[in-house]
Amino acid sequence: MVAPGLLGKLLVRRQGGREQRARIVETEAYLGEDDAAAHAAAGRTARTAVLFGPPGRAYVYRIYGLHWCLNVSTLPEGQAGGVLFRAAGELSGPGRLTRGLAVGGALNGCDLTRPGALFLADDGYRPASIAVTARVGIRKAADLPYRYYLEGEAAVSRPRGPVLQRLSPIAPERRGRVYSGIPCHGH
DNA sequence: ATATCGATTATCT
DNA sequence: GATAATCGATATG
Repeated sequence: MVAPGLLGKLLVRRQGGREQRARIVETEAYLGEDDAAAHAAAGRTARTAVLFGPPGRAYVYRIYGLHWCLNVSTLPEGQAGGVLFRAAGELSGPGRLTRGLAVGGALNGCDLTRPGALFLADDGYRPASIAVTARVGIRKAADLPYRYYLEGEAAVSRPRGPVLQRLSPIAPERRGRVYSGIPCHGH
């Protein structure tokens, strides 16, 4: 359950002398071949190579010809799995998020567990209440309950389906500036 | 309030 | 050639 665990963490973007931080408020999980909605469902291809690679890497792809979507790989080498960042900070929706943080194809494959141009950080913040709904914007396997968001956050993206479940706050895993919880998973 | 549409390109059939 | 993990604008109830 990497996807809900990422809620409340920070997405840090460094470029030039500038640093932006955005707290993750909405995520979606995508699995491998069992998940018809996942890009990895059709097997390993040039595009999905990152999803099959080591965990904690950025999977960035273009959607509808004009937006970028940012994911992080979550399963060990050889297994496909990822989490899509749907909203962070004030940025609502995956396309706006990547535009706001200037994330593009150049960052595909970058290691998000170590400080660099783009990485994940944990400042100790712990979310209050996590809601679970069906995923948004997909046609296949649209019924699976793999969308997670922080209740009460304004930036959570629009089409909210009914809340199927609520999760208790995730226990603190590890302290420190850089978030290294990605390799610890189990779905 | 929900519904439909256009923009635009990498990827796969 | 069809499709797509989106967004913003426009139309209609």
